[in-house]
Amino acid sequence: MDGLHTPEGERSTEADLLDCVCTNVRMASRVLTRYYDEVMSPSGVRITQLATLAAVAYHGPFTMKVLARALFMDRSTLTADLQPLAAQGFITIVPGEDRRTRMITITDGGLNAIQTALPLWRQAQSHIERDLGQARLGALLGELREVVESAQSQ
Amino acid sequence: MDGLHTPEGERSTEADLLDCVCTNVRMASRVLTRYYDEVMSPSGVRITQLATLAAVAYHGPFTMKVLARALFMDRSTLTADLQPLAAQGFITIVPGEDRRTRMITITDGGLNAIQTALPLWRQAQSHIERDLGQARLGALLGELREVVESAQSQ
DNA sequence: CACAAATAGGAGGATATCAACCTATACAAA
DNA sequence: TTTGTATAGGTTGATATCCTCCTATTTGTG
Repeated sequence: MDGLHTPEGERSTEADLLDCVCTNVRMASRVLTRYYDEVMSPSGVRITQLATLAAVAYHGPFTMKVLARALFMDRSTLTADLQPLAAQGFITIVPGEDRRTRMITITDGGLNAIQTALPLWRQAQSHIERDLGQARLGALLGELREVVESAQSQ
Repeated sequence: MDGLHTPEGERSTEADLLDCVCTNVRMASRVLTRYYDEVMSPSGVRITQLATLAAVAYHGPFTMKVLARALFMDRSTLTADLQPLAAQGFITIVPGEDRRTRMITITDGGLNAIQTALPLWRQAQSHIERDLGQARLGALLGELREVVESAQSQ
């Protein structure tokens, strides 16, 4: 019954690792991203890009630092993520009054991209909502928020 | 009260996007990965690498295809992910009997790396467990599994 | 004012992730 | 056996992600 490569006494360790919060969330992240991206592919906008565009559109303009914090990501990650969005003309990046900063602003093209992607995003989201129900889904997002807070509290 | 850059009638759209399952899971993935990686950094093993090593150690040897499926990731992703593990001597990649395949096997160095990383992983995991409790955490992982199934059911 | 400390952001390098295409091997049908 | 199809993996190119430095600008202190 024991696998050849399962050292003695490692069984409980294996079970523990199967419950790794980080690994399980990353797995879900992979599967969900593949799914949303596939459904949204006709729009040419990825789910990661829609999230960034929406943040800028509904709460911008932002500096890099503030936007990165809003998205819970590293500033240098945001620098990379914004390149394709700026190249497509969905956002503009211009120096702020404080010349150290850059102001990120949505463009008409960016608003347009959001509107194009939204129906497809709704389609993907609705599929998950139908299967789980809004109540369980809302609870899940709440629990995720708590996990995030726990991980951030040092 | 209204932000200057929130177009009229977009309020519900914004609220909808805030509840995007994929975006929220990705956010949690970023924060959790940063946290686990920081705690585990003295071991030199990342949480992503520990997950892969553990799968190979406890259930391998695997072919690329089977391991990729077990980790819910693309085969080409796995090809890239295995490079640093092979370079450090934690796994071996050798042709299988079917010469199209490659068998991925854990090495003594790989088992050693797991043992070195485990206490630090436990430390990170325990912190989350303490804050949320095992019951809620178990439920969260269960809900994530359902979301994954929903996203994979086409 | 001059200089030191703090802050904002970018560059470089490494890993993670996928889709699309390509090659090598195995299998199956004629 | 030959040929065609199916399968396993790799390569390429793009995006995503982080950390560690580095530069430019601001602010604070003498």
